[in-house]
Amino acid sequence: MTGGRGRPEQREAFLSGAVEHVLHHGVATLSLRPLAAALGTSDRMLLYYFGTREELLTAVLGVVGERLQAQLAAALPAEPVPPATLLRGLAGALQDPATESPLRLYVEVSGLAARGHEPHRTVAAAVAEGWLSWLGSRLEVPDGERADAAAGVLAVVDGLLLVRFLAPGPVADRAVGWLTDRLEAPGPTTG
Amino acid sequence: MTGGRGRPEQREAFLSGAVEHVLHHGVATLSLRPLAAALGTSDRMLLYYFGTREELLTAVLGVVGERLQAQLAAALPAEPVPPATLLRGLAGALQDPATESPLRLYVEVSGLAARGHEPHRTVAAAVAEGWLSWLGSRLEVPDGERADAAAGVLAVVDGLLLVRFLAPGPVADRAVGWLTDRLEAPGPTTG
DNA sequence: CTGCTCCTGTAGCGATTGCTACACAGATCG
DNA sequence: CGATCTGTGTAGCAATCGCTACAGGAGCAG
Repeated sequence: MTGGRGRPEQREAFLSGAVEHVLHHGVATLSLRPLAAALGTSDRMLLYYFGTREELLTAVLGVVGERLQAQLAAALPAEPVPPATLLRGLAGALQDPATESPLRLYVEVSGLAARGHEPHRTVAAAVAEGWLSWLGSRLEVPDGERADAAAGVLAVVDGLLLVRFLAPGPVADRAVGWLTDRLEAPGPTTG
Repeated sequence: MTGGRGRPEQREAFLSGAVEHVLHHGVATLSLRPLAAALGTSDRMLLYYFGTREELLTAVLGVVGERLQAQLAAALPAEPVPPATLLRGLAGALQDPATESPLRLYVEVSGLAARGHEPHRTVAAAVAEGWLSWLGSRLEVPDGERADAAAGVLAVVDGLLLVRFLAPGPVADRAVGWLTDRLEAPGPTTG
């Protein structure tokens, strides 16, 4: 056990400062000295409180993941809704400016995770897992279909994120509209 | 114009070697000396032939993007098909082991592009644009719906990629099945 | 007082980064 | 022949990286 020394309040302060910095500047180019300078301290101190760059990064990404899930959960109704409704609500929440930074970071981390780099891989897998179970609990579908529907909605949400950050403006909106139209259950719709 | 010196054939050889190396080791940790060692040369030579690390990277990503689009185009029927059919075909092609490396690299680059880093941003935007128009040309939909449908399919494909590389095995398959079921057009079906 | 532990500042280490200066061999050209 | 251009090897530079060794001030215990 190397990390975790120092006064807990100071560690918390450094941690939340680091979260802000990472949300703003990303994770791919993160290095200790610029981060420490932005926090008004030195790399020496960050290593004292977190032990290792990787442990600091893990802590930061953990905070962002929890914060993101809380934001999305708070922006959506608590009771289960049909897939298309949930997707519409999610698509709306994804446009909230307050969620842009964490979502952009999520995409960035996912890209590094796809290559297998730690700690991104572990963190991204945990976040995806959390979303999956959360989506499952909010979906108004037969139990036998629940896991499939959650996986499908997760894929669509992730795809919308990627498209939103890669392609210019209208493409993501077109995708949302077309997909939600198509995901209205073909059976029980009133003709 | 700094880059592009040296015998073209040697440059081609270095380039395709670099492509293989990047496909295998990713782009986030790419540095000149290890790459040069793997190619049996020196960083000095790579800079002589490509001018700059970034120019080399741009060339590599360009080759991968073209190769990927050619692979996917070759694996799918040339005539337009309904969205669900196209999506099924794409989902199948995405499972081909030969496409895994380029697709994983595409996800990695997209993550870095979402943060705005060059040259990833430009390359990823170009690749997404290419896919978008290619998807549009293969979709059997009314012209008024074409752009929306292409955007929707692109989002789903990108989402499936992310899920496949982040979540353990069955999740991506569940998503494919559920989505293709739901995307069977509810309107023009005989009923 | 002495001693001990906790926190922090300074300095630096070894490794790696992209890139460059310089020398030199061979081909080409006058 | 000399001059010049092209390709390549060697060496190195300034910067940055994560991390560590060491010293010292502050508080508390004996």
